[in-house]
Formats: sequence, structure tokens, C-alpha cells
Amino acid sequence: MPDSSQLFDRIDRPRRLPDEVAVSIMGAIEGGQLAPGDRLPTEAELAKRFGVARTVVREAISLLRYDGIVDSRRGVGAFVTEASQRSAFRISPACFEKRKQIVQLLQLRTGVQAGASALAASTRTPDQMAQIDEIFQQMAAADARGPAEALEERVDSELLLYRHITEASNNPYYAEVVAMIETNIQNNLRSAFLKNAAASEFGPEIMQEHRAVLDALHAQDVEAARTATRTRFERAATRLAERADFA
Amino acid sequence: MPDSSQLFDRIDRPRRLPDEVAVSIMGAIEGGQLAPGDRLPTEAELAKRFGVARTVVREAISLLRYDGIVDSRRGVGAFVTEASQRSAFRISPACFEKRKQIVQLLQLRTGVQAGASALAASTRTPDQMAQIDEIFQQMAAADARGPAEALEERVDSELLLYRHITEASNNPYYAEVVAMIETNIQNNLRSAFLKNAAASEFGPEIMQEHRAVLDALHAQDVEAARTATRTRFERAATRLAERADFA
DNA sequence: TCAAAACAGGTTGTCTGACAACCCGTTTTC
DNA sequence: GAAAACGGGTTGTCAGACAACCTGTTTTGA
Repeated sequence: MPDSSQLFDRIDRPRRLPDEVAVSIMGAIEGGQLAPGDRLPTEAELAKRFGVARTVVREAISLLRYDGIVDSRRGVGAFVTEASQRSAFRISPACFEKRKQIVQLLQLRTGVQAGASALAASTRTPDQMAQIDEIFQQMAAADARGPAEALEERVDSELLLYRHITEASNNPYYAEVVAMIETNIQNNLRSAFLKNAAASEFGPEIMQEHRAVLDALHAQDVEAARTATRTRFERAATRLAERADFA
Repeated sequence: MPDSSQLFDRIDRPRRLPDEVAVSIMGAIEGGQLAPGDRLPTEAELAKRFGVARTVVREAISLLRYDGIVDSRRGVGAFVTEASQRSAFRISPACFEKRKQIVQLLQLRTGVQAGASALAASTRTPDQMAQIDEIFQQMAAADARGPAEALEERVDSELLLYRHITEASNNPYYAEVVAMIETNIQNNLRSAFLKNAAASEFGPEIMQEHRAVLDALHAQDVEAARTATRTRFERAATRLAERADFA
């Protein structure tokens, strides 16, 4: 059981006051009680209202400032920034309750991954191509052994394959975005049902979808890489959505 | 001068200790001195080494934890997470020093925006389409008045146009990612030369590129929307790169 | 003997109070 | 009448304390 550390990670982390305060303030902003340009109550005021120490409030505001949601100026106060000033993209685990949101995240992944593959088709080095081929061989071997025997290996090598393809785009922004989206999908769906669903991703037809991506990368055919990648992920999403245990 | 607040915003914000500490620790992680799984020095130890108070160290670690870069457990310590656990995508302003990085960011924007447009072509409501048309009319009017007269208006309406297109995808993740990338491009290039470059984005040929996107959205032609959007942004990036003041 | 309970030291989480740095509107000074 | 000093308010940083918690060790009890 090599991935028990992934399967059984801490579920109900002890609440941390600054996080809760940050969520609360964030809620006020999203709810409209605090509009862009408005000044937040002073730290002392917030501390009193939340019933916590100022250090806690400070940490909370520090988080919001980190994401560009507020901007604080010494001697003046903290202000809600314009909505277009946000400087981070993050996916909160709480968002995975509704099926619709999972579908939307898969859509995003599909689009971004397709762009990364297209870019990789034109920028990949021979070395990177060789490495991608090697991973594909491992994946094909795992696929041949079937879901009962090599489920883990098959899933992991597929993740690795597309991670390497993304990195072959030689664009760190793409690599980061894809890695971040992928992490969230994995983390939030894994224990639920992703492993089950993965079993249905075995077989020659599916391997053919992957092979089409590799062929395009070999030929350095940008459009083919884009299309093949998009097709592969769209189909995977469709298959996932069709599964009965997707509820 | 309606945008002076954007043009002349504070440039050298007073350094904040927690940020610097966070950057320093982050550097140690990226530099390999701290590998995933390693425990960070204790807060007291870090405070002593950096010569700051523990509250400062705490805020710094709080930021890293927020992005999923470290994970701290009460009574034990803070640990560097696996690289695949990062839960946020952010673009640091410091990254804009080299031209290559700007090009990479434009590549990412192109890919993501193309995906958003394609999605919008199939999910847009008639209301959204009408609003997009309206913004396009404003943009066309500004374009007709020429760069000397309506530069601001032209640029702003173009931003607004694609923001609305992205939102017509009805996928908040796309909207967030695009908004975030766009924010960073605008913030970091605006004062430097983007306004100058924008002047070269006037004219019928360029308006035709935008119109192609709108036509595809009208026809609800997913592939055409994707291609037209990609073409438009790729060309814009090319024109930008060709400009002499892009150094 | 050996398992369970108590202990001890160390670490993070939170609280409190203080002071420095800074902003801004007002008042005083020249 | 303009410049300088003042005063209150706010954020940024510091210092110390204690609570909550973890881990390994020691003691206890059967």
C-alpha cells in the first residue's frame, strides 16, 4: 500500500484562527458588505469584533494582501482592492462539493493542457521527446498488465507523462498552472472515486488517444498536438461524467 | 487624466519584513537547501537567524502555508511539502525583468483565452452575446476615432470585451485564471510601454481579427472561436515583440 | 515482564502590551 | 499666508508569556 499517505491524510485539520478570520473577511468582500476601495475596520477593531488577538487579525489580513485582495498602508489602514487586481489563482478544496464544479475544472484543465501540448510540439528538445517516449513505454506496459494488477502504476505514469509533456513546452507558467490544476483534481477526487474511474481508462482504444498526442509531438505538428490532447481529455471527462458513481 | 492612479502607482513599496523572510525561505526551498519533507528550523531559531521577531517569522510561514508550500503542525514543526502539493498559481512582479518571461506569459494567455472563447461559443446566452456586441460597438467607435483621440477608451473596451467573452464561458475557473493573467500583464507592462504599443493595435485589419472572434461566437462555432481567438492573440504578441521599444 | 500511564522537553498557536514608523488634519509659528 | 510643529490614529515590529499539542522517556501497576 504505497500511497496510504495520500489516501489517509489528515482530514479535519485543527482550525487555525487566522484562516477563519481571513475567510470571514473574504466573505464580507464577496458578499458586497465591503466594496473595492472601502477601508477595512482597524486591526484593533477587528480583533475586538472577532474576539481574537491582533496578531491573529494581522495574519489574516496578511493572507488577503498576499493575494492582492486588500492593500494596507502603514498609518492609514487596509483597503479592498479593485476586483481586477487579484494576483493569485487558487482553488479552494471546499469547491468540490458540486459535480458542476468538477466538470468546470476538467474543462479548464483540458484547455490549458491542449495549449501546453501545442507549445511543446514546437519547442520540445530531442532529449525531452526521448524521456516522454520512455514514460509512455512504461505506461503501455502497465496498461497491458491490466487494472487489477497495475492500476497505480498506470495512473502514475499517465500523470508523469503529461507533466513531462507540459514541461517540454519550456514555459514555466504553463507548467505551474497545469501542475496546480492537476494537484487539485488529484487531491480532491482521488479518495472519492478517481481510482475507480481510472480502471475504465485502460485498454487499446484509450492508449490510442495517448499515442496520437505522442505522434503529434514526434512530428512537431502543433495543431495535431493541440487537437489530440484536447480530444483525449474531453473524452476522458465524458467517460468520467458517464460513470454512475460520479455523484 | 483619468488613469493617473494606474500610471503612477507606488513603485517602491516600503519593504515588509514578513515578505522578505518568506522570499528568503522560499529561496532556500527552490535552491534545494530545503527539500520536500525536510523540517524548517523552529520559528524561534529562524527569528534569531533573521534578526526579527517571531511574529514576523510566523507571518512569513503563514504565507508559505497558504500556498501549500509548507505544512506546519502544532507541537511538531513546519515541513516542506511535496512539490506537487502547491495549491496556488501566482505571478511575482519580479518575473518581468526579462523579455522571455513576458513572451511566455503572453503564450499562456493566448492558450487559456482560446479555450475560454471556445467554451463561450457553446455556452453563451443570448443576453451575454448582446452585451458582447455592445462592447464591440464601443470599441469600434473608439477605433474609428484613432489612437490620438481615444487610446484609453479603445484599450479599455478591448479588455472589457475579452473579459465578457471569458465570462460567457460560464466557467468561473476560466474567468479567474484569465483575469489573473490579464491583471499581471496590464500591471507590469502598462506604464512601461503597453500604452505605446496599443497605438499600433488600431486599424481595420486588427478590428477584423476581433470581428472574426465575434462572428464565431454568433455562429456558436466552437472551433472557429478557438482559432480566431488564438490567431488574434498570437498576432498581437508578434506585433508587440516586433516593436523596437520592447526591450 | 510488559503494557499503560505519567512526565518532560520542545514546538506551534494565541494572547497581551508596548513602542516605532507613518499618515493626516489641525494648530501654531514666523 | 505659507511653513513648521503638533496630536491623534493606524499599521509594522518587538518582546514575553502561556496554552495546546507532539514525541520520546520514565515511572507505575498488575
